[in-house]
Amino acid sequence: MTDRLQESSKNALSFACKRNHALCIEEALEHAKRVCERAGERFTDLRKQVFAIVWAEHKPVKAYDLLSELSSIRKGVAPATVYRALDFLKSQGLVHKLESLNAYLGCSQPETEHHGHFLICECCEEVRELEFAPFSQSIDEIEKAQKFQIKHTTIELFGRCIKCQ
Amino acid sequence: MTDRLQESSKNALSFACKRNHALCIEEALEHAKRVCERAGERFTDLRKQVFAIVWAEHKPVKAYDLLSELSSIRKGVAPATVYRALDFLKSQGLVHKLESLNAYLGCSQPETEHHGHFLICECCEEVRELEFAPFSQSIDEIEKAQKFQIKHTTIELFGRCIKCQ
DNA sequence: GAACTAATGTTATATTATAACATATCTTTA
DNA sequence: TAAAGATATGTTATAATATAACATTAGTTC
Repeated sequence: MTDRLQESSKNALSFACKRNHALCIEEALEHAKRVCERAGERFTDLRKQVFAIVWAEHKPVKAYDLLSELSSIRKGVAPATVYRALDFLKSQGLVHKLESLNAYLGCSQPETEHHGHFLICECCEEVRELEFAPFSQSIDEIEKAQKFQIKHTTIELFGRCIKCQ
Repeated sequence: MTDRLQESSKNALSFACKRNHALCIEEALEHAKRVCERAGERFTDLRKQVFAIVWAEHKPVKAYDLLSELSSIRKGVAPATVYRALDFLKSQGLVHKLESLNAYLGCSQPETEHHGHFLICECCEEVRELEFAPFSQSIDEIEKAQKFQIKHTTIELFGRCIKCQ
């Protein structure tokens, strides 16, 4: 990892603490590393860097913004570089894609189970991932009633957070 | 409306009946017309044609596929033509966008209230719109618990329909 | 270290969507 | 009904998002 990334990680750290996030970036990187190890996958420099950038934002990041951030700490970055790393991180549950926004989000609480259900404030763009799964019962009911086997879900709820009401 | 569209409407009609949809295209067009009238909006030829194509598919349609279908019954069709019509139809609740697929879907039961909650079969691509709103209670609970005012939702559930299990 | 596998670099292009301005059509009203 | 204003569409260009295909590099295994 370059000095530049380490520096941006520190910024991310203080930002995270301000926003009351559960983990600081060092912990988040540690956690991500463990997740990859458990899965028998490699947490390469590229993947680390992409994860760190997404995580540090604490808000949805567009792939091409990520690309330009990444370019400042790494050579030879092209769209495929970014999309491949994002695909990998998604496959490990380390980042989510917000389909309605075409943007990517790191988990603020990666240690806890998460379901990929989001509250998105249209006003301040803050996104909160629902930690508990208020929909899981509804989903069970739908599976039974509709005889439909649900494999994965996209649940994105737009509105106004308390600060913006 | 051109002869060609009327002809394709008839095909859509028989297709719809085969698939047991509640409305045939004439009724769907009538309904759409009423919706627009009530809103004080114009249901122009372009809008009718786009609505008819999307509706006749009974499955998600990509904007550029729509564009090429539309081109066969109309001159001077460009992306903006299609996107503008889709935006209008969305604003009237006559079509939905499936965010996870970047595709558009007409309502099979436009007379009943709908919430834009979908079951999408990954195998046969059939999409079913949930007619009742099993999520509305969960959504109310989230609003209270999170003090978040929900304005609109993207709920897309992927899996396997009964035929594909 | 040779052979194999996985990851990344690199170039090109596909797909999805919007901007900006010109023209046509509809609506209102003098 | 003609002029004025508003709405919709035509037209050209380009932005934004994402993938394909193949070459190269870096790890892993034997």
